[in-house]
Amino acid sequence: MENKFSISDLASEFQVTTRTIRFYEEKGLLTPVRRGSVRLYGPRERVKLKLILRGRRLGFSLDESRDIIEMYDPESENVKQLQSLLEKIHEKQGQLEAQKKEVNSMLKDLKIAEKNCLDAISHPG
Amino acid sequence: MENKFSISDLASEFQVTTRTIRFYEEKGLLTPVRRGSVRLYGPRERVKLKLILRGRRLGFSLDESRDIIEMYDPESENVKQLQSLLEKIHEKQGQLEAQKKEVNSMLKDLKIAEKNCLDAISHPG
DNA sequence: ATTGACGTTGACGTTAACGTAAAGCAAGCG
DNA sequence: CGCTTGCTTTACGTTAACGTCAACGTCAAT
Repeated sequence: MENKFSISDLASEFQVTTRTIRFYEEKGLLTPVRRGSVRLYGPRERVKLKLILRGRRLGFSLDESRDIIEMYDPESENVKQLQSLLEKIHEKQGQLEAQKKEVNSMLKDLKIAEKNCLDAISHPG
Repeated sequence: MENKFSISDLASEFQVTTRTIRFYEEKGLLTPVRRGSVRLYGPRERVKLKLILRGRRLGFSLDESRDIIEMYDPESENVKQLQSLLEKIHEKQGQLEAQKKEVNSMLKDLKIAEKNCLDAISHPG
């Protein structure tokens, strides 16, 4: 069975528990296929999980990750919907640019802290 | 009273509730001075709050923000401690660089999503 | 002197994002 | 055949980060 993953395949690949993956399904973020009662994950679901976890590392809520997934994988072909989706995309892009700036600010501040620390070590008293 | 802020000064400046600020104090992240029973915040405490909130926007936990504050505002002059602090600083710098990369990845993906969206709008069917 | 804005300390409530434990099915292996 | 391993559902528990009262003090202004 190429191309299909079990729940524990994904769990060990991404270092999360199976509980977490099922939880994301409960919340409607993942929709694996079933063979009997057993979940099977295709590449599409794998990508979704990847997106959720990347979002998690960036401090996103599951609802935000849900939005991100929708941007990747639009449910509608309706032009109206696609345009509002486009707006959401632009908004998210703005947020991410802002986040980058905050990361950079913190990096700057850490450089200062590093310098202060080095000074205090080499130049005690 | 230049240089000193009330709790609601800070609350309105940073758009958080006073409850939030007191909560950070409960957790040991802020240590305002008291005039009687009333809290007074100097510039140092103001900076700490700023750091906490920036951390929050980046998805940091309060414990992580506590670390960040410690990096800015070391409690010890002990060289041993300063060196371990320095290691923490470097570790955090690494994490932030990683986070920047993730933000960039997501921005790239959003560009693709944007393009797909635009194509689907202008070029329907 | 009372009102109203602002402050205080508890104490309990809430939400998100899972963890954990119970109980059971299904397949493969010795 | 029984055992182990991996999967399932159901359900209750947990933690962080606050929100939301309640009950009270205090100071300036009307």
